[in-house]
Amino acid sequence: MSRADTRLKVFGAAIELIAEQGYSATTVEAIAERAGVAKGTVFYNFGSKEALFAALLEHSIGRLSEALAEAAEGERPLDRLDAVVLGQLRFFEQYGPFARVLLAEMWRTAWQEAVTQLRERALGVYARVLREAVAAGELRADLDVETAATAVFGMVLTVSIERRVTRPDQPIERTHETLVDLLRGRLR
Amino acid sequence: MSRADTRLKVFGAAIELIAEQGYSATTVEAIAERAGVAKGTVFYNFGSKEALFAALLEHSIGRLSEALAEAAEGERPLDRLDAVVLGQLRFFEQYGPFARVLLAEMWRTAWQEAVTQLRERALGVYARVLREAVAAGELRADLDVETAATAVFGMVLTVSIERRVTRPDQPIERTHETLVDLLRGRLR
DNA sequence: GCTTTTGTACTGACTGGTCAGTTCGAGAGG
DNA sequence: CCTCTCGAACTGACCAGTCAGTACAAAAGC
Repeated sequence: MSRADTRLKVFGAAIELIAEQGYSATTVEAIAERAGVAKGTVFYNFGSKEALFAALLEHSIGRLSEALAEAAEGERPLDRLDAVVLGQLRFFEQYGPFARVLLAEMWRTAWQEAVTQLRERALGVYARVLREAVAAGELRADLDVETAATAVFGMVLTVSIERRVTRPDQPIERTHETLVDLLRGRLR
Repeated sequence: MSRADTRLKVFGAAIELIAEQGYSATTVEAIAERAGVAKGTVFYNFGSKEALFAALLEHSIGRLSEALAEAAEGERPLDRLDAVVLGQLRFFEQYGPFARVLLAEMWRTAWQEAVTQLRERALGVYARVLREAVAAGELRADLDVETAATAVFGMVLTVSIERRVTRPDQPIERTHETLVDLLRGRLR
């Protein structure tokens, strides 16, 4: 059992518990117990509860950003936008608890550094695709790309959580189709 | 100073502090202090910290739902959708801290009742308008109205918070225009 | 008119419990 | 032997909730 394994086990336990109860209400004792390690081990590995959470955010935001960047494939920019939306849905399908933690703690001034990273790395993927769409004439030239990126990201984030709670059985492609229809304004 | 006034003062202090720090991290003592009352007064009026928060959620969700319902005006259904989006933006412009609290605490199983109310009353306004749009042939007949309603609501909620943090000076109409363009897929 | 009682709103010191973080002796494993 | 982990006991700060008492206005009694 390497140190890296221990850290991952603690990450897993922490993200679940914090998603259920929030950061403040989650005790280090409970995290250690669910992870199957001693409380002292958590402090040995991370130093403090705050440092553990900061490391957890950085780790998770990194994975999310990679997933979004990798998903950004397609012929035309707007196809890539659709693909990134699907990528985000898939990511939160797999790492559901993280979606809740992001939503709950993301805008807290306390985690300023993590918020900055999220904006630059994860939202950045949306912003880039949208800029390409503007450049290709697929979106109006004066679109506020930053706001639009936040809008799409927040939309998918909210729907991901709602999905888990109210309709976990619905295939993810159906959800994706709904969002894409909405974004493209397909009237039929 | 009536009892109702005291309750409103406590509501105001609580929503601000909980938006800043989260529910668990906010102490009743701090709420009382900011409200300018004694700690005992809070318990006298609400019974417990949990009951205070439940009352606060119900109060705020009621106001939000009213604001959305009143905003739903316009000739065609999709015009009404635009109007509701603007109504939501305006509401959170005024009651900003509540937006953060909603986002952070809304999906916690602890506040099941409030979540149900939010879904039925606030999201219900979006669902209704979207159903009318489908009926009028302005949206495809097989649209998943519930998911779409959540998507639009979450989109506006996220953007409202991001707006406050990064671009408080931008006129709300500009933000509205961006969101509506996105929803209508106006290419230009 | 005047006291006395009653009800309502509020106060703040106090209690009992919780939790982050520490310390330490002992063991596992590479 | 050096790094990592364990378990368990401990400390000190912090906090939800309690409770005995204050303030005061509006009846009630005389």
